[in-house]
Amino acid sequence: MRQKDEAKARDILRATLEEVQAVGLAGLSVEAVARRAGVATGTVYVYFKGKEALLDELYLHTKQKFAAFVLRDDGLPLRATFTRITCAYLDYVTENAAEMVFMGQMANSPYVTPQTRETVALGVRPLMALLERGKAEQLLKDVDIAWMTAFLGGVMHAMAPLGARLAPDARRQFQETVAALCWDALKA
Amino acid sequence: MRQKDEAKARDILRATLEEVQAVGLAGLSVEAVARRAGVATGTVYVYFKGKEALLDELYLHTKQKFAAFVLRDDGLPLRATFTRITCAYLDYVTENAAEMVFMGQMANSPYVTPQTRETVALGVRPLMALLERGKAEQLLKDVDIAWMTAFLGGVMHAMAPLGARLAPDARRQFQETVAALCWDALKA
Amino acid sequence: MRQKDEAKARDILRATLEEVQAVGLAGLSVEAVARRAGVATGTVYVYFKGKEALLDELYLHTKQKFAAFVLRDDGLPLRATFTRITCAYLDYVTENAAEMVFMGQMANSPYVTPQTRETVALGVRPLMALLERGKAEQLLKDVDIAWMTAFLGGVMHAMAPLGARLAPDARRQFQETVAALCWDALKA
Amino acid sequence: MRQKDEAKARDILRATLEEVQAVGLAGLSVEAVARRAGVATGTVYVYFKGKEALLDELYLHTKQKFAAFVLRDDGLPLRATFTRITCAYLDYVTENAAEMVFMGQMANSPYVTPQTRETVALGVRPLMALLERGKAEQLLKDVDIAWMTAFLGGVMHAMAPLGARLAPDARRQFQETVAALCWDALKA
DNA sequence: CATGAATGAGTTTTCATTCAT
DNA sequence: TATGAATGAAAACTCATTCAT
Repeated sequence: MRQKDEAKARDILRATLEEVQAVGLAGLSVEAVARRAGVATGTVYVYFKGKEALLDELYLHTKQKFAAFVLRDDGLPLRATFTRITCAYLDYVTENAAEMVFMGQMANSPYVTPQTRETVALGVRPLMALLERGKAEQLLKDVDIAWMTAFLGGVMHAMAPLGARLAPDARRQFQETVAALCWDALKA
Repeated sequence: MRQKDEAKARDILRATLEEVQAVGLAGLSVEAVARRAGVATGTVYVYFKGKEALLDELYLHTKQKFAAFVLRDDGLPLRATFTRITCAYLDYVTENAAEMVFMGQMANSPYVTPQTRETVALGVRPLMALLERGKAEQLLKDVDIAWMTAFLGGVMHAMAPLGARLAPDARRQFQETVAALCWDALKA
Repeated sequence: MRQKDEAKARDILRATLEEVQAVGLAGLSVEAVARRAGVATGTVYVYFKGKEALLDELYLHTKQKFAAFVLRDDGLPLRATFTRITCAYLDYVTENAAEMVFMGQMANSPYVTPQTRETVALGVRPLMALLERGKAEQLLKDVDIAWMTAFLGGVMHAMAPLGARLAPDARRQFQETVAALCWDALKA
Repeated sequence: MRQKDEAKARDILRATLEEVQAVGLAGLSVEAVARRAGVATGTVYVYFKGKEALLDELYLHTKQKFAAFVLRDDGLPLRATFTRITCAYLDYVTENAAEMVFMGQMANSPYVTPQTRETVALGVRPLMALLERGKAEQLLKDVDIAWMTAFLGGVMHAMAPLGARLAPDARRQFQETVAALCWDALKA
């Protein structure tokens, strides 16, 4: 027998991502996903329990890949980390348009299970640790960590798309501006 | 359309809003909207060209009502206006949950026409004027206006839901914190 | 608007009956039923909640029509009633082949709801009353009524199809034989 | 087929029986059968040509096992044999619920091939021989043998389930009653 | 022979839209 | 204009069967 192929599951997930970018979350059909992945309709149901499960799982994967790329505490000084996160976020938006579209469409949809929403929420932990450190060293304001992470998330989410359209050199300046705004907002 | 009964059109729009809050944008059916509005299915098509038009129009209305409430330049000093906007945004979120859910779900959906998206974008004009004034008076950093509005929009969008859950007195302090963060970020 | 048409519901029920006779309960598709009834597929779902509900309802109707025809206590002497029931049962089998096939296929299927099964069971009441009378007059054996009805039901169910194939005059004799067997079995 | 492992074929047949009892004939899936039998889906097709063949074959086996147990002419006097058959039938129903459910669901289904239906019909031969003997000895009425067997089959089929629910001592009396009814019906 | 992943035709069901009344 | 029954295309999902391993 063919062994259940991990690569095939990835094909289906990738096809879903592309299809959402192409036709939107409403308008996504399992058949189109299968066709794009190069498998039969039924095969999708071999790897995923159903359309909802497929989307939920893809959302989890996408968010985690994203968080792993952007939200790292690499031990740089705090101010430098702000710049690093800004750059990483912006680079990600620029180079992974399909992922961003997908996350945007899923974020408020009823397809995401509470379980996944919870797991995803854990992704900001490294950022929280970083901010905690900043607060302990009195480099940052004495503000609730959850508020700070929401603040940073909101800023990045709203601003990154603006930077993606810029020419490379303007982008550099953009990134520094975003980092500066965030830093000025949160610094003690 | 729009001949006979202006109230009936509003019933349908309100019903749509509530239904999206209840079952999500995916899962919204015209029949459920009609039932909730207390009219027949066909009547929806008397007042709106179709499901897409209904959603698009409702999105426009909702955004404009929201912008009118939150994004006013009432001539207060700049710093005070930051606090006013924060309060207004947060109050709106707290008291119009269905509207917020609807706007969240629509923002990235393919239901919104480019025309509407454009019109909605004009809603931030008062805010842009305000920021322009601040820049002219050298109270604010010399940063692209579009970047600033994106910044403020992102912060509000991400933080307001956190405040909505707080007790009234804690909420007061929350609002001031949000306003302070934004001010520190943008002030010269 | 078109008023919900009682005749259309009957068309669908009749079409279901015929379709089951033609292709069996396994192999019954809603689309084929709709085609045979001369309506669109979706129309079936206007009148019935789903395939299961359609079958369950049809089973109830069929059983009740059958019981009303066969299981009447028309006040004749007991012995004569045995003959009457035998004749009625046999006539019914002969003239309503589709109904019999359908009842046979449904009887042991999981499509029938317990509720319907219960209601159908009430159909033997007139027969039970008749047997009660016979016991009171000591014309019948002192045997549990439920046992007697099961006995008669079993005999009819098994024997009637044999009679349906006979020529009219042989059939007359057949009916009398069946009645005689039942009478001899139950009489005191 | 049938080369390697006779036991595996029996496992599959047994699993089918149990699965039909659990989910009904409609709702039976080959995969569920395989899972219950502890083999792979494909293995079912090694031992049986397909789903229909599996069911048909199982029906034949079940009917024959049943007939062998119930319909024996063991040379007892006629009246005693009536009691014996009643007891055997009832015992079988009580102890082989899954078999009875399966036979009930298959009897009217299109899965049974005419060939099998014919072979199964031969199972009543011993009973027919017994009744023939009774007629020759003028112990029984002069009634068509086919009618008599239908009569007895119908009575047993309908009544046995009633007895299965009784306590052991009540069951004894039940069996005698059933035997008496049949005897009174058929005796000369 | 045994496996179970893969297939894809076929099934049930939904739902935006139309239209007779 | 208002109604809601009717439509039928499209969607999600199932499952008997095949086949590569």
